Amino acid sequence: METRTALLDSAERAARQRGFDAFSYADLARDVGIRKASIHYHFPLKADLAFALVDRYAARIADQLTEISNTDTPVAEKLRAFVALYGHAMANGTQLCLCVALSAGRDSLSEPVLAQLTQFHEDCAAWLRQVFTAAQEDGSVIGLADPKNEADALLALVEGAQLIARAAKDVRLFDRAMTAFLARLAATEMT
Amino acid sequence: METRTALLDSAERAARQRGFDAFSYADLARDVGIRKASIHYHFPLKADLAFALVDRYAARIADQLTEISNTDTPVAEKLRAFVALYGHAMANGTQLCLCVALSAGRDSLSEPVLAQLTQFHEDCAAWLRQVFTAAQEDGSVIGLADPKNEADALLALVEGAQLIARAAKDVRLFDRAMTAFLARLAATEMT
DNA sequence: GTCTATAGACTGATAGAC
DNA sequence: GTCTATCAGTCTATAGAC
Repeated sequence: METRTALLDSAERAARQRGFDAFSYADLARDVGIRKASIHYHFPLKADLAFALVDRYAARIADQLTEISNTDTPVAEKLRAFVALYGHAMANGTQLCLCVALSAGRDSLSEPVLAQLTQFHEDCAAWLRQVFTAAQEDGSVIGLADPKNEADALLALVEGAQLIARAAKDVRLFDRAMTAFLARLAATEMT
Repeated sequence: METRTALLDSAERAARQRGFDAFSYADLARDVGIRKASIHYHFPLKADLAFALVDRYAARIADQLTEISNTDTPVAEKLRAFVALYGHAMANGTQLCLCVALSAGRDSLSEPVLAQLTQFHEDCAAWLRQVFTAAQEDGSVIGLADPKNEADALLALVEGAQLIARAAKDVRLFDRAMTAFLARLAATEMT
């Protein structure tokens, strides 16, 4: 595997488990098996690493959302898939979504990275708006409010649920926080 | 003002704005006007400072929740007050609830502090369960689910909304994330 | 691309005078 | 209680050989 990819993988794991400021180039070097000075060849500043990290992560999530969109399943199923995406991202309750982890960290994040995070949130909300709009037409969500408001609320809900679950190191808290929402979704008919 | 109190105030501001690991005893010393070695007299280890910080914060929030409980207002109004509590905690969109800020930080938090955070979340959820149970009786929340599930969901919602709003430095994102929930609350009758 | 070596700054924490 | 002085450890980042 390319060194650059190995570095990104290691950094992503560390950032999502312990926070972006909680791992150092020394940790990365130990994990990947090169000397820490060598990392600066790939990412001169740690801010460059942050940018590359979010860039890759956002693209990956965007792909997954597109795949959910393109799959021919009922709207309720797409929303369940969205929730599951954030649930699985937690692993055993030890990790956070990268963007939650970064949003939460100190404000040592560079301006470009902050802009990336805002864009990521906006993209997720836009995807959700589209799905909730479809729900409006086929009535698959009970008590549906304005799609725009539902989208903003669900995004905040999954991110907050991750935070609470990780603090207690217990994934079940994530599931509990999602129960009320999932109960509003129409059951998928088995055909 | 007592030095100890001044230190706690300065540390709380810093932790909520930038994260617990993002301020140092040097920052505190500069802010309060003493030398950094003197801080160790009050809080020998930084972990002691974290503990005292959460202790004071949790007590303050508990008092505020009790006050809301004791006020003779409709259930819907109590829930609006809860949401406003978290909204105001954000100041201009620059701060987080202390416990959100700590939950989010690196896992350098000591075991006792992690236990405090879990307890804090549990206390908030318990308070909300009680309020939603009251709502069940007077029907002031539209489409009410199980009070337990509603409580877990609302707590995750306010915390996630804070995170998203702070990342974008825009309090309006908090308000937007709360819109759908607030719309489910019965209007308070003006008598 | 990766290495050794090092700079320069900062961290939390301690010892001991006052 | 607060001070000066200092410690050992960490961090990001750079220079220059290979």
